[in-house]
Formats: sequence, C-alpha cells, structure tokens
Amino acid sequence: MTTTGPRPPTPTLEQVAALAGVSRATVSRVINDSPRVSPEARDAVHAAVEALRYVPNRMARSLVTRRTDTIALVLSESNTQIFADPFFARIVRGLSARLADTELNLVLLAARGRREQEKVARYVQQGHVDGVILISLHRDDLLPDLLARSPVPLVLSGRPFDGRPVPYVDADNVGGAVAATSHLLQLGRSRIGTVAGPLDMVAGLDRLAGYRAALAAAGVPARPELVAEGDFTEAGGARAMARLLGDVPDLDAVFVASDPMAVGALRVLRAAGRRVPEDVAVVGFDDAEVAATCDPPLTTVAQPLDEMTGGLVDLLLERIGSGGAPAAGSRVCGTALVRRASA
Amino acid sequence: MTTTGPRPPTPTLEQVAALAGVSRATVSRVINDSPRVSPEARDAVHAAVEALRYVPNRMARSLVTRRTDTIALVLSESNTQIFADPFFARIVRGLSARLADTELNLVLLAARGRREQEKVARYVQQGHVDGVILISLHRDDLLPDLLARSPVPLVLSGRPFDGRPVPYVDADNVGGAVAATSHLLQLGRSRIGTVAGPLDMVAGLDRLAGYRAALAAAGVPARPELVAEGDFTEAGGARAMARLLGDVPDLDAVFVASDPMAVGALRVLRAAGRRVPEDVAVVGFDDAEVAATCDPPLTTVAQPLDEMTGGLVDLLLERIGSGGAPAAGSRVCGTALVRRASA
DNA sequence: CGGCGCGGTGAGAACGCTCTCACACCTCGT
DNA sequence: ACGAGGTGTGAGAGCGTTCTCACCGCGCCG
Repeated sequence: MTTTGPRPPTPTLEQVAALAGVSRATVSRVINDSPRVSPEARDAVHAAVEALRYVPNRMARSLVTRRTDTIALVLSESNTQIFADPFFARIVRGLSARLADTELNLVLLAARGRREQEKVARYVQQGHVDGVILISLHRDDLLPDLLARSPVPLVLSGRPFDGRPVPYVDADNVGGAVAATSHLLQLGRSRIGTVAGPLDMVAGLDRLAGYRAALAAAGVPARPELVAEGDFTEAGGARAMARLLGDVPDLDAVFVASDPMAVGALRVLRAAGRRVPEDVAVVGFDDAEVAATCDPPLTTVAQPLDEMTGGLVDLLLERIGSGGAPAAGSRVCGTALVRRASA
Repeated sequence: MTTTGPRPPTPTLEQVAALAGVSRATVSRVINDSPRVSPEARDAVHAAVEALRYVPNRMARSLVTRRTDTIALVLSESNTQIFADPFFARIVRGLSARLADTELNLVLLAARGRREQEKVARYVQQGHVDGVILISLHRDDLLPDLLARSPVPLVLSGRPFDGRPVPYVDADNVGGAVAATSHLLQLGRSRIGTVAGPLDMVAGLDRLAGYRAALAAAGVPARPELVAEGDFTEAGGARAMARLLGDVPDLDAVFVASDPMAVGALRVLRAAGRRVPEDVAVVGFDDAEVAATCDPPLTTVAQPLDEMTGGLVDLLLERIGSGGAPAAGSRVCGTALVRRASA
C-alpha cells in the first residue's frame, strides 16, 4: 500500500555500512573506488548498495570536497532568440559531447533581464557549480562583472568587450570576414555590401571590421550605405538585405555575418529577382547545417566548433584544477572558407 | 599582488557571527529573516555580512534543509532541434517568469542519447534539484522511467504515452485540431490534407487524431495520401508539404500541426504557384510569433502558454511541498482558433 | 626472533549550515 | 513583591559525506 506522506528516507552511507558489515570509511572508499580495499569488502559493499538502491548525497559530498562536478553554460540574452540559433545548439552539443565521459554535468542557465542575471549570479556564487562558461555577450552585459566578483572560475565563449582579464575562446572573426570579403573581391565584384551582426556584440563588430579591412586593403572606398545591421536571425537578415537592396540596387555581392541571416538574405534576393551567384554573390558565416542544404548552397566561413568547445572546457577545467589560477591561455581559433555555389 | 594558489577561503556563518558579536544561530536567523531578532542584532549582522561579502553555502544549507531551491527543465531530445522551436523558447520564458519572484532557480538539462539521459537521471537522483519538469517526450524515451525511480517530484509537459501515473499539463491538442479542421470544412474545402507532427510524440498523434475526428464527423472519407508526417521543424514541414502536393495536386486546404512547419509549407505552396488562402487554405498550430508576421499571416490554434507553464510550476510545487504526494491534478488546457489571413 | 613496513580497516573530526532547546531577561497582572 | 508569559539569544546536536590518523595483523628481512 502506497502511503501518502513525507518522502521515503533515502539510505545513507551509514546504513550501507551496517548492511555490508563494514565501516562508513570503507563504503566511502568503495564508492570512490580507492585501491586500498579488499575484494571481499568491495563485493559486500556493492551488494549492500544494490540492495538498498543507495545513491550518494551530493550535497553532503560537496560540502566536504568543495566540488559539485557541475559546470554551467550561462546564456545572457534579453530575448530568447539565442535558442533558435543553430550555432548555440552546436555549442551545447559540443560541450555535452566533450563532457560525456567525464564525471562533469552540464547545466544551462538562461538569464534575460537584470533580475534573472542577478539570480543566476547568486546561483553561481552560492556554490552550485564549479565553473561557468558564459556565452552570447552584449556590450552592456552585467554578468561578467557579477560573476567575476565570485571566486568561481569563468571562461567566455567570445572575446570580452573591454580587455578584461577573463580567459576566452573565440573564432578568428576578423580573419574569417577578411577571407570572405577577399573571396568576393577575387570574384571581380566591386559593389560588395554586408549584412552585419548586432554591433553590440564582439562577433558582429569583428566581422564588420574584417569586411572593412579587406575592402580597404584592396583600395575599395568604404560606402556606409553598403552596411546594414542585422541581429543574427533569419528574419533580421531578410530585413537588412531588403534595406541594402533598396539603397544599393546595383549591389553585386554581399557578405552576411551569419548563416541564418544569409538564408533570410537569399530569400529576399530571390524575391527581388536577383540570381545568386550570377547577379549577387553571397558568403555567409558559421557553416551551419542549413548552409549545405539551402538553395543555392551557401559559401560560408567555417569555425572549428569542436576545437572551440574543447578549448572552452579545457580552459575551464584547468582553472578549476588550479583553484582559479592565472587568467592566461585564451585561444583564438582559425576559420576556413567553405566554397559552395553561392559565391 | 595577486598570488596564484588555492581559492581564497569564503567566509562562513561562524566568521560573520564573530564579527557581528553574536552567535551563529542569530546570524542564521537574520539570513533567513526570522522575526525573532532584535533590530540591533539584525543591523550588526547585516554590516558583518556586507563587510565580509558573505554568501551562504548552499550545499551546507541543503544538507540540513533537504531542499535545493532549484528545479530542472529536462529536454529529452535525440537531436538539438528542440532548441530551435519557438514553442520551447516560450516555455522557458514562461517558466522563468513564473519563478522570477520566488526563491526558485531554473536549470536546463539537455539529454540526447542514452548516456546523457542516464547522466541527467543520476544528476537528479543525487539530489541536485527539488523537482523536474520533463518536456518533449518521445514514445521510447527512457527518462520518465529513470526519473520515476527516484523520489524527486516529476511533472510532464505533455501527456505521457502509456497512462502512467505521472501528473502532467497539456494543451487540448485533439480539440485544437478538431477546431482547425472544422474551420477548413466550414470554408467549404473538401480535399483537406494535414502535415502531422512526429508520430512518436503525443502532440503529433493527438493533432492527427483531431484532424481525423473532424473529417469523420463531417462524413468526409479518410484518404491516407492526405497525411504527411513532419518533425515540427520548418524544413520538415516544407518536405511534407511538397510530398502532399505531389500526391494530391488538387489539395484545397491543409492543417499543419505546428507553426514552424506551416511556414515551411507556405514557402512550398508559394513556390508551387498556389495562392494562400484562395487555392489552398492553411491552418497552423501554436500561435508562434512568426504566425503573425509571415506572409500571409497564419490562421492557427493558440495554446494558453502562460496557463500551461503556470500549471506546470504549481503542480510541481504542490508535489514538492507535500513531499511527493499523490499523482493527481493533471491539467488539460483549452485552445483557441486565431483567425488570420491564411484560412 | 624482534622490529619494520604495508595493506586493510575503523574511529572520529571536520565541512557550514539549521533548528531544537534551554536560559536569561523583561515586562506585566495580581 | 512574585510568578506567568513572552522575547531575544546561544549552546549544541545533527545533516551525510570525506579524510586524516591510528591501529591491527601479516610477511619479511636482518
């Protein structure tokens, strides 16, 4: 008969020890598989664990070890757009995969708006996690400061705004944008526009800077009307493309700062009767899955995502291991132009 | 000079007490603002907390209170598609908002593949969270069983497959689909197809059942070629629509089981030269943001998301409060047809 | 044959908090 | 004037782990 009432008490180490006929210490040794245990004791303990369905209490363990074996991926976004970005999904997948055969757990914390950011900061400060990976940073984001205040190791996905001493992993956004734009120049295009990312994010800024640098290096004069700001979403890319096309009807190429935006741009170009790449050549950024499947397949700048997620985790673990040691070791990963049909 | 080395020791209650000239117990009372503390003591403690930048250690607290003030939203998905679904983003937003002015924290746990599911189950069992909300259930999902095994309260977003005694909150998918399909019938359409959701999910199944029920009630014979299965994504919707159009060229209406799929369907219809709603009337499901902005604006079935997320939280808190008490109180929320231009 | 090392074990002290008591003090009412 | 009742406080016992020690018995070398 199932009785209503308080939770059934979960078994403790003590009870396992009693059942196995050994001491708490021995059970603890078995659980953490220390070598110094006789096979008999080990078997007895395993049997008792099995019988009692014993699961260690993490709170108690963490209290003494001062580790939680959990790291947080914090997304600081005012809207929930970020979820929709395939880049984000790939980061999550990459991190999970990287942590798959470790003891470490990954939790996602979403913080939109000041109150939630403070709540997340508190969560971290209270010691729920061993380290934090912070993603999707905007210029006025409070979270880096809030988190830097606590002793919990922090690494950033993407270079921070002001040169604060927080280690990070980033793609070479400038280099990638230069490669993309140079490619369009080599194609003989001269009226090259760009759909930039949000300019309150470093990735948006850097990709725009790369675009400008490539043009400048080729001696092409900068024309402000060739730049339209997007927000990394497909809809935003479409809007920006429409603006560009309106202002510069004879546009013959465009560098779009993310693949979702490029998909939106392609749609607008087609609707406007422009052929891609004949009339307008298009290069994207990210090498998202959609880049290979859209029509026409998108020439784009690939980021080494596995290397980046791996770097993020390595950096974080290193800092955790060293007790929050020196803030060195940031990494910028090279990008590669992937040629497809659109340019 | 910043020295390399182990973490600076975080202050403890003891130290705050010493500085404030009171006992641990009093500090604890102030922290948990119990009424039985004199103003002087309260001020002294607050000052000490401030001075030491004291933050309570959650592990220690949880060890004795047996609460973590954290609940988990677990997404069980083999791919990371779910992130891209605006429905998911709205759930997260709704839950966060609902928890905003409580002490409760929300963490997201992603589990794709068996190993990650087991890892998530272990995380929950070890006592990291007070309760779990499980979302995006497929038929063969292990997680409900894995989680039901632990004493941690669980509620489902969406009705479970077999009638297991787990409380849930769901939209009236059947009713919504009936309303959508009936609407198309009332428009005088007779060759009504459907782009169904994945048939290993209850929402997919129920919406298809509603479509069939409405047709049957109207005496319209069922034609298998009028049903194409999608996967709730835009690309999947486009594929399914293309299939449908190929098999049934004289289709005059379609009920699409999610708005992202409907957007894909609209694109395919336009590419095929069909006017919406003149040639083919389209009804979606979800009332996602995109439904209002796409072209033409989408007639769709709205789910009361705030009610649903609220219900989820209420149900869970109730069970947490009662120590995992009876599995009653599941809730099915009514839906409403939102008329726009597409049908 | 006595010590020495070593593998296996258990007793007990932390870890940082909450919470139950018991106690001191300070009104009141009679 | 004296107990009853309330208010603020502190001592101390846990919560379920880990980890340091000390201990025991054994084989081995000198």
